[in-house]
Amino acid sequence: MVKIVSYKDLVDKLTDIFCEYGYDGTSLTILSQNTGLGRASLYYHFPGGKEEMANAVYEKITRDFTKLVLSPLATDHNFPTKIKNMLEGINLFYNNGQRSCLLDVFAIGSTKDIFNSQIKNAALYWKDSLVKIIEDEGISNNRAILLSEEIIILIEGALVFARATGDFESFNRALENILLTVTKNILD
Amino acid sequence: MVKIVSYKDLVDKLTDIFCEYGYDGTSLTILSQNTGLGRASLYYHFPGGKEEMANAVYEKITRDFTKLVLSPLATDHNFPTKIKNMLEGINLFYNNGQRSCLLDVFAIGSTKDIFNSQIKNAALYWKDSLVKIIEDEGISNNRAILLSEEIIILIEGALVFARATGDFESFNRALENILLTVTKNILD
DNA sequence: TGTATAATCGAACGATCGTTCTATTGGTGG
DNA sequence: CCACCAATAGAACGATCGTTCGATTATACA
Repeated sequence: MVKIVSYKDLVDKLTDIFCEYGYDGTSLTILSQNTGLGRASLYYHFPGGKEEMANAVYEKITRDFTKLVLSPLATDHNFPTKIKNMLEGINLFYNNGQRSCLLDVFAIGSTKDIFNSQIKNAALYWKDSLVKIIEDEGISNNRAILLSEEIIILIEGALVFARATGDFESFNRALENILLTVTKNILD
Repeated sequence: MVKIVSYKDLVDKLTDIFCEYGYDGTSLTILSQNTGLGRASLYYHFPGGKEEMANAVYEKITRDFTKLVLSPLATDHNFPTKIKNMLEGINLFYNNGQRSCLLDVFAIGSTKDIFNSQIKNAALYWKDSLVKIIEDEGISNNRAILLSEEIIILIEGALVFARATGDFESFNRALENILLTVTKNILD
C-alpha cells in the first residue's frame, strides 16, 4: 500500500476507497483501515465527515476530468489531434477502463441528489465542447450534436462493457475505433 | 403507490427500491416504508433477509432480460427484425432509458463480489448471441465480434448518457440510430 | 363455526453506523 | 529546551443497521 504523506495522497486514497465500495458501502471503519488513519484523524482533515470526504473526492475528479479530457478540446491543435488527446486523457482518467466507477459512485445512493446536477452539467459541457470543435470543421449543428453524443456514448458504453466483461483490452480497442470513426466521419 | 397484493408485486417493488437507493443505500426501514410491510413481515417472505431480497430482484431482472432482449435473437425472423425486436426489448427492459441502474446496483458495493461473475456471463452470452446472428449474415467472425461489441457499447453508453444528462429522449434516438447503422453495415 | 396456518406486526436484540470528546504524540520556531 | 500547535488515536456517544422473537390478526378449509 502506498504510504500517505500528504493531503493529496489522502484524497487519492479516498478516491480509490469510494470507488471500490461505493459511497454508502464505505464505512468509517473501512476508511480508517484503508488509509491507516484513525477515525478521529479523518475528522481532523475533514470536519464535515464522510460527506466532506466525498466532496473532496468529487472535486478532485472534476479537476482531473477538466485537465485530462476537456482542456485538450480547448487548444488550437487540428481536429484529429484534439480528439486524439482527449481520448488519451480518457484513458488516463479511467485508468485503461479499469476505473469506470468514478461516475457511478456519485450517481447512486445517498450522494445521488447531491451530485446529480453537477454530473449533468459536466456531461452537457463535455458535449457542447465537442459540438463546437466539430462545427468548426464545417459540420452542421444538428449533425455535430449527434456526433458528439455518439462519441460520449461510445466512451461510456465501452467503460460499462469493459467492467461487465472484465475485458479491459476491449476498452482500448473501443477508443481506437472512436478515433478512426470520428476523424473519418468529419474529414470526409 | 401500487398496492402490493402478490409476491410478484413485492419483488417488483423491491426492484424499484434497490434501483433508487442502491443495495447498500437501501435499509430495512426504507424497504419497510416503501413496501408498506413491517420489517418482520419482509423476513417472513425472505428469511434470508436483505441479501435474499437482492437475489430475488436479480433473478427477476435476469428473467426479464432473457425474455425481452435475448429471446428475440433466438427466433427465426430475418436479421433486421431480430435486431429491431431486441431493441424494443431493451426499451421495455430499461423503461425508455429511465431505469438504467439495473446493472450498476449489483455491480457496486457489497453485492459486487456476489454478482460479478453472473453479470460477466450475461454480458458475454449477449455478445455471443449477437455474434452468431451476425455471422449468419455472412460476416466474418472478427468483424462480427467488433460489431456485436459496438452494439452493446452503444446501448449501455446511451443509458449512461441519458441518465447523466436527464435527456431520456436521447436514449430513443440512440436506439433508432443503432438499428439504422447496424442493418446498413450488415446488409451491404 | 372451529381450527390450522398464512401473514402480519411491535418490540427488542447485538452490532455497526457516523460522529465527538479528550488526551497524547510529533515536529517546528523562539 | 521549551512552548506551541498540527496531527494523531482510543474510547465512548446516540442513532440506525440487519435480524429475531413472541404475539396478534387474517384467511382458508373441514
